[in-house]
Amino acid sequence: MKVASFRARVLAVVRRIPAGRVATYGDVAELAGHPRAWRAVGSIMRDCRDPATPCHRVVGAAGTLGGWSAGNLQLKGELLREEGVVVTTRRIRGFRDIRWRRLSRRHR
DNA sequence: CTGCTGACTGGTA
DNA sequence: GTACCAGCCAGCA
Repeated sequence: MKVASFRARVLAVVRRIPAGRVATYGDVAELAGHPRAWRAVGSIMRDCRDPATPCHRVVGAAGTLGGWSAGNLQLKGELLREEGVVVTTRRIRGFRDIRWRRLSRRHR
C-alpha cells in the first residue's frame, strides 16, 4: 500500500492527539512509523502552519514546550492551558499524566 | 549526489 | 536539578 510522505504521516498523527493531552516528538515519530525520526518531526512541525494541526500539543520528552515558530513560545503555553493543560513558564505540570500514550509502566 | 541543519533525546559530569 | 556531548532521521541547498 502507498505510504504518504513522512511529513504527511506526522501531521496526521498530530491531528489525532486529543485536546488536553500532549505527545512528545518521539511519540509522534513512533506513531508515524519512525521512532528514531524525532529530529525530522521537529523540522516538520517547524514548517507546519496548518491550523488544523495542533502542533502545540507536541512537546519535548522532558515536559518542555520545545519551540514555537508560529509566534511567541509563551503563546504555545497559553493554547495548552486553554485545553486544560497546566503549563508553567518552561515546563508542563503533570506532563506524565496528560501525556498521550501514557506510560503504563514506569520508564518505558 | 554530498553536506549541513534542525521546534530532539539520552547519557554522562 | 543543569550543562555538555554524541547520535539519529528527513528535508533542503
